[in-house]
Amino acid sequence: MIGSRQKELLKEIVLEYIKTARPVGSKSLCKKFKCSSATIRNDMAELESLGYLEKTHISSGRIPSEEGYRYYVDNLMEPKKISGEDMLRLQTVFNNKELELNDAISKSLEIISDITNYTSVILGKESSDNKLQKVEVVPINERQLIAIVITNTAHVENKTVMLDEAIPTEEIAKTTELLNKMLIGTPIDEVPSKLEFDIKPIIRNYIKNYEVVYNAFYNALSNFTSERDVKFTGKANILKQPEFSTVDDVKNIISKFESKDMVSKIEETDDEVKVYIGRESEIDDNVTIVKTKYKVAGREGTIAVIGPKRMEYERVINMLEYLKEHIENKGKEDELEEK
Amino acid sequence: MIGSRQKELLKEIVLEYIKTARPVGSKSLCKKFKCSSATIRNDMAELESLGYLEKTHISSGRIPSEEGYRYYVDNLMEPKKISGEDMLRLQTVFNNKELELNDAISKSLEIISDITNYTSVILGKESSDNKLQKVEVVPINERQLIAIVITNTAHVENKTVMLDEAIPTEEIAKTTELLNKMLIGTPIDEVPSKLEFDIKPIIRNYIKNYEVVYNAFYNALSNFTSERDVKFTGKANILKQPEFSTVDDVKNIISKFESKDMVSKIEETDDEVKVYIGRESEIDDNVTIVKTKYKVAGREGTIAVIGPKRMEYERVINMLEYLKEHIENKGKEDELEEK
DNA sequence: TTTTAGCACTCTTTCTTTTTCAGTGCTAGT
DNA sequence: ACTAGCACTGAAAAAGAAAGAGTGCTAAAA
Repeated sequence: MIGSRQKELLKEIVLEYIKTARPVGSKSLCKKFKCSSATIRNDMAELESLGYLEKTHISSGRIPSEEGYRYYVDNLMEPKKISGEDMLRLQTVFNNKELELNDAISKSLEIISDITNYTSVILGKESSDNKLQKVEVVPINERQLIAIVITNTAHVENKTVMLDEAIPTEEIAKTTELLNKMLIGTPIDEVPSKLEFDIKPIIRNYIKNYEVVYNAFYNALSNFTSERDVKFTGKANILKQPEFSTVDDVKNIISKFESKDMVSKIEETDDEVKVYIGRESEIDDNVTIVKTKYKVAGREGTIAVIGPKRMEYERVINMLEYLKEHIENKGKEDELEEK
Repeated sequence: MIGSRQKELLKEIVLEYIKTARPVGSKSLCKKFKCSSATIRNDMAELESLGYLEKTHISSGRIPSEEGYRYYVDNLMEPKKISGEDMLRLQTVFNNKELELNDAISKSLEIISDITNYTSVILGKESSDNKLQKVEVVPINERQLIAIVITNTAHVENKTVMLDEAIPTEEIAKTTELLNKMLIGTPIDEVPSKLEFDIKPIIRNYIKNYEVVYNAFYNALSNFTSERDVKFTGKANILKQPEFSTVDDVKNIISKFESKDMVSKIEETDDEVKVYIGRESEIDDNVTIVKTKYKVAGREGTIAVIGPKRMEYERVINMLEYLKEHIENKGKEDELEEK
């Protein structure tokens, strides 16, 4: 197993490598551990055989392996407390009462990108348990309507409804009334099934061409949960990290960032701040993503920071934790204020 | 002035350099011009002194200067006709009647990015001469309303209206009615002045606390013209170009692409397809941007392609021209169909 | 049993040097 | 007006040399 000096050593190496981005040699750790470089070397060899350290070539110093970072994050990191300076910068955002929640999150992530030189992401959407508050239907012409859905959280979405054939205005009005009567208070992710099982049978009874109407509204009302805001800040930041120093590395990471399935790799369902190192990230072996889910009245999503594996883990985790907490607090405050 | 063989020579050099990305030497042009390399060299020297060619070092072959490309684009390019193959690929999009106009444009630009390996951009917004068709106001609670504006082009925008103090429902209803009566048919960029000069005086008469109501609605209704869609496709593509072969070049161009004022450099107000080479682009000395404005019923914007100066000018220009034409046609078709 | 000193060895990095080569400008001759 | 010939230039690639950081291992010391 791993001894206590070895733990300390691993931690020191991770920290040093995070700071300098150069392999750590045995000599440089002598004073710290009050022993000779040979002793350190022995322990290093041990840590390497356990899979926590790696060499870049046969006679180089050591760098942490993926498992090394993992072990550091899981077992060696200091108790969590955000630094005063970082807190101060983030506070400027939350002290500004003018800012809407969404803008506050964006701004916070800009700050985080800015001070860490990593890339940050917010991925937000309406909560799927939001309730439908009202459906408005506005005719544009005989074959085209606009359906507007409003949720209890004052969120509005609209969709153009195309009718396969002209439908009399009264029938549209009747249907709209029915939709409102039956759907108000329904969580938006339950709307489709309610349409199918509760509304369809009724419409069938009193509208001639009920299929045209039903299909049009079904299409319009069932894709509402899918809208997603995505905002990246500081995509170019990661290039400042010394691990991306060759053209190929840079091109590679940029392509990954631009690729279509990037967004799908970001969503987090866990409430805790989670760390995915290297291949765990599924984005690229050379990056770490730290992320957490947030949820406030009406909105939910993921906030994340992407940086090199050699990331200031503690700092980033603390900032995200702080941010998550303040987002959720601000959400509550805003709600109170509305009352 | 520039002689006719020299024109031919300049053209050949531009074309060759576009193809290979390597400085063009005098020997390689001998067969083409049926003369010795020395003759070519003399002409090259001439073209260089006129500012159309450059050397990368004292004994290198020639590459076109910015003025060289300019001269090529303005005077030497072949008559414009899109290639059959490119046309075919773009047609697949416009033949698909299911696609909405916006999606069709996006898809087209994806195709262009894909086949050219350049970056393409669409920057769209609602036309500012769209007319307001309806205002809906939905109360959320005593102090909060949602204002929904619908234009004659079936575009919907909404904004939350915060009231500084509670206002009776009837007054809101009255105001809404008034807004609809007075504003329907007004171009959206004239809404603010109509509010100020026509509506304000009336409201004042019959609502006690008219300033609260007026201000809230003024805020809600006057920022509607500013919304802009921006979509980049293939941002990473430009990295495939050999001019971006050093880390610094790559980092530099990426930063420019990510920077805040990038979007502002893209908008084009001219109806023609325009070419901005190098510094003309204002984006980066090493890129060319080809762009044009489009306008269809209800929507307008810019489509653009960004690539290296060493760009396949003819091809890109032709594709954009073709695209612009088809966007505008499709716009008309869609309109007819609605009738 | 753990730690340390010492040493040979390995590999990267950096710097110089050399060679090759594509291409030029210029002169003089056709 | 064109071309052949040649000296010259600078980039790029290859090869070599020297420096340095760091290792593993052995044998001795604690």
